[in-house]
Amino acid sequence: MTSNTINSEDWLAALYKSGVRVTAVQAALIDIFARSEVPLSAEQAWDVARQSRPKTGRATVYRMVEKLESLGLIRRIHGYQGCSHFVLTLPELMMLFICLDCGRADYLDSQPLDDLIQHSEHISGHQITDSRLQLFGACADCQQIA
Amino acid sequence: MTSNTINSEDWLAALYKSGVRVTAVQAALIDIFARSEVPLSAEQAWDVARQSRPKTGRATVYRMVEKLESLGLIRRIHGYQGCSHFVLTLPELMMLFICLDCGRADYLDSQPLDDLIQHSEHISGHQITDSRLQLFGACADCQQIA
DNA sequence: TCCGTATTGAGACCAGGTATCAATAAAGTG
DNA sequence: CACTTTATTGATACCTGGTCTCAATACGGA
Repeated sequence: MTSNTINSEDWLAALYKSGVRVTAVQAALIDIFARSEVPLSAEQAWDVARQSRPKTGRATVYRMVEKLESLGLIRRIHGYQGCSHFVLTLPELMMLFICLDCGRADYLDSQPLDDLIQHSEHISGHQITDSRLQLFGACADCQQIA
Repeated sequence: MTSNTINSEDWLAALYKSGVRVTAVQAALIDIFARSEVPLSAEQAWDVARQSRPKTGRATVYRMVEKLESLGLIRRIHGYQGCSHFVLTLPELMMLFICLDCGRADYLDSQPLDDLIQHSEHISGHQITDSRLQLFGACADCQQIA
């Protein structure tokens, strides 16, 4: 399973570039997402955040999650325990696989998807500006255990 | 743009086969979804339903939508005005394209996606049991208008 | 037609998420 | 470094989409 190759520093740099003030809460939250191997909801991130900073506000976490998503630093997982969980985004555009057993995300090469999209565009005449592909199933590890 | 090729009768037959009683409300709701060219939320379906049956209950509509989804007769569109809109499912498994201008759904041949999934399975070692691909953009018609 | 049972409608309820606003803390300036 | 400006924060009220409950209703088999 591919390990996360983006770290907190990269994120802080991205945040800084976006023009927001970089605060302690933000750094903490970024770290939480960077460390987590499984998709996290805002509520869950809030729980984790309060373990080290008990006074962290709920709205703050929701606001940060929204900001991180709009910056493309985290990505929403649809259809996995609802639609409110997020995982780290790798710098390159990649397809996501989520293991329904252990919850871990794996990033797969998205070139085939790009090809598929270009092909579909050509066939249908539509202009495709955004795509959303998520794969679910049992990861290699979990298949062995079962 | 592909026209919907499933009609109310097919749906009623599917419902009947599923073991539920086919009632007036259900028939009305099925018709609403079958006629709509754009994704509809449960709330919107409720609004439409009450135009002809003012006493239609909210919970009833939500229950039906849930049932229709679990039967695979409608499909949830993620990332289009949230995640609570649905479109008709065609009998064959197909990829969905949603036009962000006019909202209409178009079904595209899913064979390339099947191939992609099989390829990804092979490369990664994961077992893929479910996939979710949605394409967004401007349909051929809307491109001409713009 | 009658009966047993699933479905319905009304409304209370719940939870995830948002808005408000005073208090706080970045970070540029002198 | 102290000061000032202004974005961010935390507490909490609020909203809204969706669920639960339960008595009333209506389906459809006998």
